[in-house]
Amino acid sequence: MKNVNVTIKDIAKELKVSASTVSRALKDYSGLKKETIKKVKALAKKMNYRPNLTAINLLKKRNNIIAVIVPEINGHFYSNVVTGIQDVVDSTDYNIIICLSNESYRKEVAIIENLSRARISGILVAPSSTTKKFNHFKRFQKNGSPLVIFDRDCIGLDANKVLVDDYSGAFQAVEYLIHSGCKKIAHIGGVLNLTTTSHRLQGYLDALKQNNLPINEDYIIHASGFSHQDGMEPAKLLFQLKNTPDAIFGVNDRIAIAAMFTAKKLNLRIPEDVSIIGFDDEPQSSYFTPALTSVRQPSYGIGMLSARILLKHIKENENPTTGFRYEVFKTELIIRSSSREI
Amino acid sequence: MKNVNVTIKDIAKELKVSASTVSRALKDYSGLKKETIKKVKALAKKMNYRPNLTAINLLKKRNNIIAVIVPEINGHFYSNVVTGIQDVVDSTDYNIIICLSNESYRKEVAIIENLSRARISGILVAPSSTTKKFNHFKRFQKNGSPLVIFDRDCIGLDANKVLVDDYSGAFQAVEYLIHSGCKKIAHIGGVLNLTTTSHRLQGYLDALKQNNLPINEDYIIHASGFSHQDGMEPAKLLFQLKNTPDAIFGVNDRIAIAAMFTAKKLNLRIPEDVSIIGFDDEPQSSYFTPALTSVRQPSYGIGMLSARILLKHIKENENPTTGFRYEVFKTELIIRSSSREI
DNA sequence: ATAAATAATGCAAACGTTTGCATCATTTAT
DNA sequence: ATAAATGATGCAAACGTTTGCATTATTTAT
Repeated sequence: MKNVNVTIKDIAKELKVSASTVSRALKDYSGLKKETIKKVKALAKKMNYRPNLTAINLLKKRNNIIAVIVPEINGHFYSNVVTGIQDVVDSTDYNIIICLSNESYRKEVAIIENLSRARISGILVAPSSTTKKFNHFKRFQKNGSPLVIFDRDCIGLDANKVLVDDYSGAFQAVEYLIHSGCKKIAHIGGVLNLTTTSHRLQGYLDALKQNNLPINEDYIIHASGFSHQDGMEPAKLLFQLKNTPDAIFGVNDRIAIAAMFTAKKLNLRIPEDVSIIGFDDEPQSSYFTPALTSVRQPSYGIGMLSARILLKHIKENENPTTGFRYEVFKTELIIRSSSREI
Repeated sequence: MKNVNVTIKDIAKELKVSASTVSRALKDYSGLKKETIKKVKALAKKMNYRPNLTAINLLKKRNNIIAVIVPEINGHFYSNVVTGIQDVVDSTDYNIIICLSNESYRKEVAIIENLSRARISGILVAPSSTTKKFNHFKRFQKNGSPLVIFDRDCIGLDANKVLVDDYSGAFQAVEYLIHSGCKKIAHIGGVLNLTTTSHRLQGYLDALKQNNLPINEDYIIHASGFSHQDGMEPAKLLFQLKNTPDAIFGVNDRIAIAAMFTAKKLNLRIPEDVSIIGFDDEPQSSYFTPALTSVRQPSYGIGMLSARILLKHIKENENPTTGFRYEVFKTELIIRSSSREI
């Protein structure tokens, strides 16, 4: 099975016309004889001709591909963001590709380097949790390529950003717990170094402070990842304390679910003995018993806006009308039965 | 912010040498003066030079990109497959891109057309549920490009295939239910037209037959999608029957969870009143109460093998040593507490 | 019949890189 | 001092396409 791709020249030779004629015929150039157009098109179809995008891109010095780089795709947040991006981009003549950094800085750098070499039109990226330096982003921008950072902020990097108000989301969730009568509220945090994680932690801390509740260091444990499994150990530790918490705010739903699982195994009643709130509002969260109260992020909207900003910058590449955009989306607390009524 | 990409020629001009020299210097060609190499490299770095892959690919008539096309990425199955693919491909000099068909035949065709034009090295694809014709795959193969179909079979298409023994997985699950004493076993199926779905249905039917249990048409309902939500209506219908089932085998975990949710709302005890088994063994399945019994698919292994087969075919493109591969992976029944003991 | 206008097609350069071969410069051997 | 060998670099073609301009073929007007 040899890789033999038919070119415009092949068609031209067969038809004893020039390559220019074939090229024009294929795009219905009006100055051509109708018969020629018909002949060319017929043969092109017969020979299974596909224009070589590589050649076109080289000539046109562009490439109609937009890349989305995400740390992971398991879980509904990024997958929803991608859907939002797709729905916007699909109405243009750009194409999307998705690249996974797997939370690895090394891989993220390699991906961007490659996309850069491929002269990609633009990048939408949620940085990996191990990304602490942003030179790879800067290099990309330096080449004049548009970039939008979403979900996770890169402090100090000047770029388009579409973020979520994690701080308020957390604040609101914790305040809700307080108003519902909880006094010993614990937090299972996520990987530090991420703005999402640290802002949620800060929201938690400030909600306690502003409501005159003491901050208990024992009540703050950071999980080493974002999976259920990563939440198990912290949850166990919390329930082993002499003074067990009466509420747990998880940095995400999976970890909150792990906490819920642990509590149930200890025969604790939820929410009577311990309230639980998560973050992300994953689809399955409402199917647990009790259904999980969670902070919903407008993931689809984040995707749409990010894509729109990127497309605008791509179009205005030659003469930008505005500087970088900085957008922050609000969250919504979805109250279900894993928390007490207020 | 103008898009101004520096080329080899720019470097050459600046250094008053030829483009060939620059090109060679950048790849440490031994026949060059060390000083020249150093100068070129220094300037290249300073000017933020990146080789233009488009030009290289055009010249070399290749492109080191492998595409993975999946119908969706939400949910751990495909996302695990992709991880398996990545882990294999990462040790080569190929790069992966992921494309989403969103279960749309139209989009799948468009994606393949585009990848084909971009002269992609190979494609790994799990066909969309609305794909009934395979001409787009055939056209791709006709150009001599390697293709591997995974997870969902395309009956009648001659291609490399890496599949799962859905039939046996389902058979085993249903037989387990029978052995545990269930007599009225219902099945919430998925979108027809998919081999995965139909094989699971067939496994269900044959398990009943071989164990001399009657097949009750009322006990077979097909959901219109694969989400929890899609499982709610079928579950409700099942429990509205005069003669309610004492077990439900869901085509996937989400739908099984929907059934579990519904049963619990009706105050049915699981597994005493009704046993529930899913398919996929999603990570969260073990965190539900009761933990869900489910059929596990070796998703990571599927990804690895698919990738290996593709890479082999890419390498052997000029002179293939073997025909198409056809591989079927076995499943494993993970027994938890949503089903009775045997 | 010839000039002028129009229709149809072809030529050649360009995009950025690589690479076989040719050229030029320098060193070594005689 | 000259030939030969070696070292360093340049030339030009190629990859497949598009497109401004030139050319050729055909029609229309005189």
